[in-house]
Amino acid sequence: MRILLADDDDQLQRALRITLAARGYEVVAARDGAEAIDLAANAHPDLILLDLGMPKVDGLDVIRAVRAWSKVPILVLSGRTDSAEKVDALDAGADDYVTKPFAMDELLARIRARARSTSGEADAAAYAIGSLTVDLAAKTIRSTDATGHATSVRLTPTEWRLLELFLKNPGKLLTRQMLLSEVWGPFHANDAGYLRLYVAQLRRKLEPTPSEPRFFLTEPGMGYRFEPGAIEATGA
Amino acid sequence: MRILLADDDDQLQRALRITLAARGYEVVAARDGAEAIDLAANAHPDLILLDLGMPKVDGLDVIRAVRAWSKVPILVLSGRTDSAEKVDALDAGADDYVTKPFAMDELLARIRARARSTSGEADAAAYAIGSLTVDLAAKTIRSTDATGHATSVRLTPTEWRLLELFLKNPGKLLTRQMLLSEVWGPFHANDAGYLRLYVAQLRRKLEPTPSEPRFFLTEPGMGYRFEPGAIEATGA
DNA sequence: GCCGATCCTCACGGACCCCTAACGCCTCCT
DNA sequence: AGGAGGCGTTAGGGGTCCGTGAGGATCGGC
Repeated sequence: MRILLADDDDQLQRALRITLAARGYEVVAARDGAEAIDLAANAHPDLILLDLGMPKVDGLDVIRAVRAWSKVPILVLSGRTDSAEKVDALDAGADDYVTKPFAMDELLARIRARARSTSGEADAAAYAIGSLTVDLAAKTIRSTDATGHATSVRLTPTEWRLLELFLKNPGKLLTRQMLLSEVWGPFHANDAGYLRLYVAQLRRKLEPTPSEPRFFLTEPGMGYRFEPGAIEATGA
Repeated sequence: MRILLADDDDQLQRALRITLAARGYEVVAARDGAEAIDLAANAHPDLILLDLGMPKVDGLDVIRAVRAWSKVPILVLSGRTDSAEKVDALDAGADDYVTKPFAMDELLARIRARARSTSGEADAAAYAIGSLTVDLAAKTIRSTDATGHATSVRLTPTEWRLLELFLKNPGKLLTRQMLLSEVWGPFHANDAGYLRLYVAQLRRKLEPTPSEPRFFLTEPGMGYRFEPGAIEATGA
């Protein structure tokens, strides 16, 4: 669980960083709006804690910029208490709004509530790719072949992000745009070369016969598709 | 958008009901915890506005009961401002917590935020062409024949664009001009040859008997028509 | 400061999709 | 009945996209 902490108040940022780290969260810090947008795109946070009163880019614009490509939960912190600002932030795409000063345990509870709503995909589920068993939470892949010989497959972080998208959308077509935005950030939506490379890596590591993919299928001109079961293709 | 309003305060309930109805929400009201649980199960609300201080069943138990089977957003209203109660409600499964008295426009904004987070799901509109099932979002066409053997049909990007137009205009006549400009752009409105080719492709891949089209019908001199159901031709 | 792993760049061969062209059949008009 | 136009079908070429390999750049750990 990675949290992007965007706040220009040194004291508050240090306090939050310590508290969040103690709860097991990984914290990435930004000091202004531009940095917040950049890190939201490249650091892959699972939640964003955003102070509205930061320099360089207005807080509302940060929300709108992030919402243009991502659905990551955004929790706004602000010293302003007037409801007009709350309404603007929420309607721009924020998911929650907490006014300073706030009780730390309430903030943590609201973070848990937001985290709960996104991880609802039953993460304990084990996915199967042929004879391989994938555990997304533990980041492990084990093989249970006939010999009882247990072998494990190692994936790099980028490969995991890509595989996660495939596993969570079984049978669905994933366009190049969607895959590139999710894995490499919205500013690399045209670098199709990345995809070719990493899909090839996944196939080499996970497909029984990498040259004849059974699970990671190419849809020419559109994108890729993860096909968990065996389905015969008809129609020529 | 249906909202379950669970509050035992007559005055507040009336005010909220009027305000919500004016915004286009459908309101279902409950006066105590037991009724709230019952309506949450049977009225299928899209969001629950829950007052914690209701008789019969404790508010926290209402949250836990609903969360036992449903992920519907729960927005808690409460007069208590101590953070311990907020933490308990949020950790029990509530998605947001507003303390009374509150600004009405803020509450409405928070309702919109919660509604936004759930609206994206379950839009897998499935179309049927004979024994085939088409999912436009996932770009899949599946058929389960009598043997239970699952087969899939693959379409090219251009074929998908054309099929999408047909499916979204069932029974309606689509002129060549309209089809050509939608699929190939307004500069190819005269290249009728494209259409002949790709309609033939769709028929070959989707029609049970391509030489005798049942779904993709030709309207001579005008264009094509997609007929979803089995229609008996009457009249001379 | 060295080393390994990971990520990205670049180029080439091949597959697939889209479009062009031509031919046979049908319907409608004259 | 003859001719014309529209529609369906087939085959083939050009161009774009995809797969693959090697090599350099960058980051973190020891």
